[in-house]
Amino acid sequence: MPGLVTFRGGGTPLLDLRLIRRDPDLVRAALARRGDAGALDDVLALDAECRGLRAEVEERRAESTRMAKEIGALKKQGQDVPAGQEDAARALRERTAADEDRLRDAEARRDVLMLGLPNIAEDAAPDGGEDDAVEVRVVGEIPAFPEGAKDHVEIAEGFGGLDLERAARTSGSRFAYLMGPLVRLQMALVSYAVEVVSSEGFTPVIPPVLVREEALVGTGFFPADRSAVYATADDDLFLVGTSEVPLAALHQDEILDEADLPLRYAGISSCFRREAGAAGRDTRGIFRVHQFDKVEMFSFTTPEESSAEHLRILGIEERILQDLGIPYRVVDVAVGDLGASAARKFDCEAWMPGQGRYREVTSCSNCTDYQARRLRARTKRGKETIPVHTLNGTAVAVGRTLIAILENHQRPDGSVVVPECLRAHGAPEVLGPS
RNA sequence: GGAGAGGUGGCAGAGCGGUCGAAUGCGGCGGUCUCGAAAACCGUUUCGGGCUUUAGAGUCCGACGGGGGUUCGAAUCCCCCCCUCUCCGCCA
Repeated sequence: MPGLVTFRGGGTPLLDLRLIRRDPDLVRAALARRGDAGALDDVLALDAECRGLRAEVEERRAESTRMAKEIGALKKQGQDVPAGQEDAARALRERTAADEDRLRDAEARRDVLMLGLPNIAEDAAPDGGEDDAVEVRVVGEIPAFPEGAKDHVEIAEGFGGLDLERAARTSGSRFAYLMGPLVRLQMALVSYAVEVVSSEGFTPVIPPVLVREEALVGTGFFPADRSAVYATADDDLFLVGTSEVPLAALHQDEILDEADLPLRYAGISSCFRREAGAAGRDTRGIFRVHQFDKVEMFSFTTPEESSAEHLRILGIEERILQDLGIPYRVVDVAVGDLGASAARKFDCEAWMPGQGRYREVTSCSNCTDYQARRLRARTKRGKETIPVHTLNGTAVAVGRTLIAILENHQRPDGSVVVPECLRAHGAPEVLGPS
């Protein structure tokens, strides 16, 4: 199993093993809701095997230590060690070694299976798959375009903001040159988003976008979504599909002071996605591309606060869309479409006049303790050390938001009225002719 | 990329292959003293896991960057990897 990260110290920080032992039926039901509970029985069987082996191994190790100390004490006093005593200690150790190997192997197999289990969804999350998201609310009025709505490609190419053909020549499909006025719009958008999230207590962060495997395993993208991630050829590094990854890893292996929670960060970064399995979907324009920029909110909270934080993040996402004058709706994503790490997810879907439908522009997930366990981000609770909760949400996915701005604020002559809030951040009042 | 130095508890910093989870100092926490505080003094202060347990706890195993090895016994010796620092080279 190449490249699977093994966790330190023999700890198993994944889906709470104790919960699995105590209430396997509950976990089985939760996993079944998400499609597959198959691995659970294997996990339980391996766990039982591990614990049996561990008891034996530890007992023998204790005996080995006792023998070694005895020999050490004798030698220190300058006495002779009785014949055969060292041999006996060696023999015990050799016998133990075989069991230690079996234990290590069983634990490794158990952990590989555990690594593949998704988070347990919130009860309130809707059942079903991709098409079963539940509409929560619809906000804003869909603009009317009696003369027909152009799509973002037509609009942007009209004023020299986009060059897709040359990008294809340079890098292949699903890439774009963003140019001229669109660059200024993007920079204003990012600047505006950073201002909003800063005022909401999120510390802006420009994170590394190349990360180690451990960060991707820790955030739950590996092993489940490995095919979505770009790997580098000569280094063991991966290009992140979202700054959620390096932001989550910011507190990997740390014990956070509860008084410091919630910790809120906003990542500003380019994002890279292979879009494997999306062949033929959304091939036009910059809706689904391999590279885009994003401002991403990320929170570390206590378990008690995470649900409220989730709604808070959703509220910020909505406020931004409202400021930008983009009609949208909020959907509650069904369990089958959550992704491995989320327990609950809301998407904001912007109205895209060029497509005549609502499309996802932002998304916020409560990952509860799933990522925190994998990353060992904890806090003290009395004598206990408990995993924190992590949440993430898009402040602005630049490409898709640009589409929504262009298409919703277009005028018949091909120009685009720039939302007021972006003008304060350097964007022109109008893009294109007139 | 080349040469060298080093990675020990929240921090600083000891540690001859033998009882070291680890001296000492600082910080933190609790206490004595005080009207209160400071100072002083006393105590306490890592993390993961197994088993037992009604609680609280008890007990054992593992962890001195990570992994492997030598040994009756490894923080101490050997190998590989990662990271940090210094110098040289290269570079936005």
